[in-house]
Amino acid sequence: MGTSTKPAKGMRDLLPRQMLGRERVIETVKSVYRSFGFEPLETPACERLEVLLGKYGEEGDQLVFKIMHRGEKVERALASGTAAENDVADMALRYDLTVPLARVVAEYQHELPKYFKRYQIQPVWRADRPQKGRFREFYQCDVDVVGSTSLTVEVEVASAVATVLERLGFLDFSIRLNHRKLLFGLIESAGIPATLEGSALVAIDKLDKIGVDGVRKELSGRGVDGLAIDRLVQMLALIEAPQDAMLDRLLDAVVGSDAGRVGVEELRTLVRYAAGTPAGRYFRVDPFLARGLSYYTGPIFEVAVADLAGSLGGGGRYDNLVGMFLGRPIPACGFSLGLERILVVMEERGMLGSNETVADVMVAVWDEASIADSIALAGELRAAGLRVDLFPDLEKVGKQMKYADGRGYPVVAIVGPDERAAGLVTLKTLATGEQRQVPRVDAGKAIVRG
RNA sequence: GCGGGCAUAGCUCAGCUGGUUAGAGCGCCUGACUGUGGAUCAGGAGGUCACCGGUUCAAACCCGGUUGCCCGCCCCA
Repeated sequence: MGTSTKPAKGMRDLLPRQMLGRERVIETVKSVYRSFGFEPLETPACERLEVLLGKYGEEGDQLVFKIMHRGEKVERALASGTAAENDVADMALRYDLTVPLARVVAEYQHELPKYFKRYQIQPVWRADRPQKGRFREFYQCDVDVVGSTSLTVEVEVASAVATVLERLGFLDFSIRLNHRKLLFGLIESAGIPATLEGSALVAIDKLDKIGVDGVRKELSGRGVDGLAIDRLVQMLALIEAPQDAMLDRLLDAVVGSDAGRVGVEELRTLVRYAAGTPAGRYFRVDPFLARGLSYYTGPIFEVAVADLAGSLGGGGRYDNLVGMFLGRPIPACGFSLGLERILVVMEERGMLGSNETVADVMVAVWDEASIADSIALAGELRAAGLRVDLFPDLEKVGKQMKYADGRGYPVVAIVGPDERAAGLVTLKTLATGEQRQVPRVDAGKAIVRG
């Protein structure tokens, strides 16, 4: 009594109206991922806390949904009086699907193929503040390839994602493309110490939002000295140019850095490999893309559309993550699409068919004497390949019609006393109001499947 | 974690500077109406104005707190 029936903060109930559009999108994602040779995987909602912590950076670790010890262990931890968060928790809800994949690869390394290509569509949880297109529980649709350092992998995962979006009806997205090694190269070349690398990444990422002056403030606020800031800003200013020229200038900027040179060369190769693929049309090299997750080591991507502040998805190469569990490095690269983000945009743009109905025909019930015939008719129509709903209660026919109309059912079938006597079925098409009688054996054929 | 806005019927919202029984549209229910939905008409139900406390003769309206939702920032899908 008085208990709120709202779902928990940042989490949602998905009613049939939403589920129908959602399932269509998921089906598209699955079929495209499969067409690229990816295999399905699922992992548990929870992971051991130490599996998740330390993989996402400081911000990420704070957003991990922790799960308390059960039973006596909590009591003991709390009784100590000085319990820190990690003393009362030993598990957590997964924060993404990439780290669980890395754990699975480490655990089953000998059973998995040389190249493990998996897709995974499951919810993840983040203890974030909800916002437009941002929830505490949301689905990610991941594709990853484990076991190869080749840039063909980047092109494949990006092409899979681009194909999904095209198939859903998106034509105006871009895949921003950058390289962690290039970013390190720029930061190194500017003379920013390695300890401030993370701060510098964040600042660079914000350039298009807060401008050059904003970046300066951000950097000095984080303790980068003025000379280094000048050098970095100077480099960034030079970079704006058409793609090929931009890459040339980037190469000049990082000439003293081995990592930087590798980054630029790999970007060049990626662009060349991607020409003529679904991904190639949407690639846009963007030296300011940073991405917060700390496990990326090579190329990074992010899918952007104009009408959403956040991204529809992101990904990149993470050659050291599996190694954090195994002790020896295993290369990997993948891409993640945010299901809710996609749905938010599709809904706003009216890309989701609105009045989908779940049955082609509803069988009405007339009276107790004919109800068995109604049930049988429903079965016959289903056997004929139709989707059929049977009205459950003996209500007035008008009510039954109204219900069918409200549910969007195109046809109502009736077997009352008259029809039973004549071996007929009455079919009413609700859109036009037309009504006709057909022999019961022909009823299935007479109704067009929607 | 920081900043801002909102909270009145199932839904979308009115409700003037505090002043009698809190309104509209849509939806819902009943009937006119036939073995039957939509259109029209006639009726009807439905609100502790988010919650708690304060100011006042009087609070949906003013003040404080709580909760929830939304929008920015940070970060992200």
